[in-house]
Amino acid sequence: MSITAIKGFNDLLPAESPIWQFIEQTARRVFTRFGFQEIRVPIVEKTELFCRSIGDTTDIVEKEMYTFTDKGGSSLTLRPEGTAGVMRALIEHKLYALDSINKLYYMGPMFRHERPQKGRYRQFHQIGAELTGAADPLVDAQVLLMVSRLFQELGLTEPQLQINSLGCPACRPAYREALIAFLAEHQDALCDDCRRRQSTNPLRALDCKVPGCVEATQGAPAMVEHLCAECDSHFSRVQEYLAAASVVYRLNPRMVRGLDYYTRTTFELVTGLLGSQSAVAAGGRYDGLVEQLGGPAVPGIGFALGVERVALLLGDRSFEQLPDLFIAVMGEPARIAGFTLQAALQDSGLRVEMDCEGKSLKSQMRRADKLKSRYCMVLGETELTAGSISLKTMTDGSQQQVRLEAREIAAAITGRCMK
RNA sequence: GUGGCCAUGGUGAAGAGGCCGAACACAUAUGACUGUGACUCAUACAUUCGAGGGUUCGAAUCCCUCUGGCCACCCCA
Repeated sequence: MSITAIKGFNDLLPAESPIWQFIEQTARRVFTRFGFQEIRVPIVEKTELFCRSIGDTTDIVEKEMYTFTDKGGSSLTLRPEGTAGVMRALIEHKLYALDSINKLYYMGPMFRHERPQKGRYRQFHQIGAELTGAADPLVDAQVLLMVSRLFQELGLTEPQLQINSLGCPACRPAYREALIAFLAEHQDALCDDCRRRQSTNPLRALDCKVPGCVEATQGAPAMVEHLCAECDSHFSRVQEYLAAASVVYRLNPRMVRGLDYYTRTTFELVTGLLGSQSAVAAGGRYDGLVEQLGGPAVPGIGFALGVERVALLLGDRSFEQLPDLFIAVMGEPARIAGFTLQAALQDSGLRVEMDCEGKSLKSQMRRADKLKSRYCMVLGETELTAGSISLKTMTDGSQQQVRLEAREIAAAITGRCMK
């Protein structure tokens, strides 16, 4: 048995890479427009960074991290998400001191040891953005606007933007108590998982998909109704700003996040097209995180999208890049001349292919057809002595005489392209 | 971590103990056509049915183990 890739780790083959490039290019363009700059941080960090940021009792930290001990004896972890590393870099390099506002984006692989399924892999890729230094609700709206513009430019209108507020350390504990009390009263109607969650992660019950639980929690208290005055005002203003920019969203009071650091505004882009993986992108505000990691009290907000999930939504959209010309050659002198011509035409920006296996003319023509080259030309003794070639349009089989000169051929090809 | 389904060539697959020396189609290669693709025709292309063991006179077909894949749960991007 030959060696295969590890479970949940995938190769991205040439057939798929154009979609990824499209996603990445679109993200860079939109982020740049909003003043974000790229940051590249390591994919391995000290384990403690993730324990302290994501939360010791979250599923990610408890059972999904790729953690190992290196030769020096320190515990290292393959990053399960991007925010922690970026915040570590922000603190380590004191970026917050260079400028009070930092707008950073990143893209790259993340690792979680989960059972793979559709839209979920052990190595997956995220594109994320983080804005630190501003607690103003306008910033929340700006980030949400950026997310919605990004998906608009990706050509995806289906995922719906949902927002919620998770409150802050001042108001969440009281809400949590109220919710636990409610769940205790209705526990007969809850599924086993939700009964267990009452103590560990009561908020999760609001997100349960079991019909009985959905019904039982209909009347459950919502965080948005238990926000302290500051959080409440913050959330209202976020929504005012969103309205001002005509950002379409839906308020989802039952939305819960899996990472501990989130405060106040949280959001998700939700789709129904990916089986049980409904979140295509998600994020929120994390005002206490930087301080929690040993930095100054710098507020922040950010989000990340799952590239694999976006690629699935984009589906089989074609991004094929086809050759402009195929040069079929006969004999060594023509082969050399063809190579010279190929070089010149490539320099002028055309995509040009030629035989590199010494095949028969028929085989070369078949290859030109298979590659879906728009034009094809044969170069042999006849053409070399005559100094002209016939340029064949593959779609209709028509041919035109063109002088054997790179400029003339390029002109004939691009001239027709422009029509 | 738990559960369900599945595993035949480059691809899609037929095949339910001997008729499989593994169908059919697509793809690929070569030729018909001593220098012009697409259509057509011909020829080639799985010492073998995920791996290992077992039942049997006989296994791709039945049993066990392992490995891998997909999907769902948990949770998440």
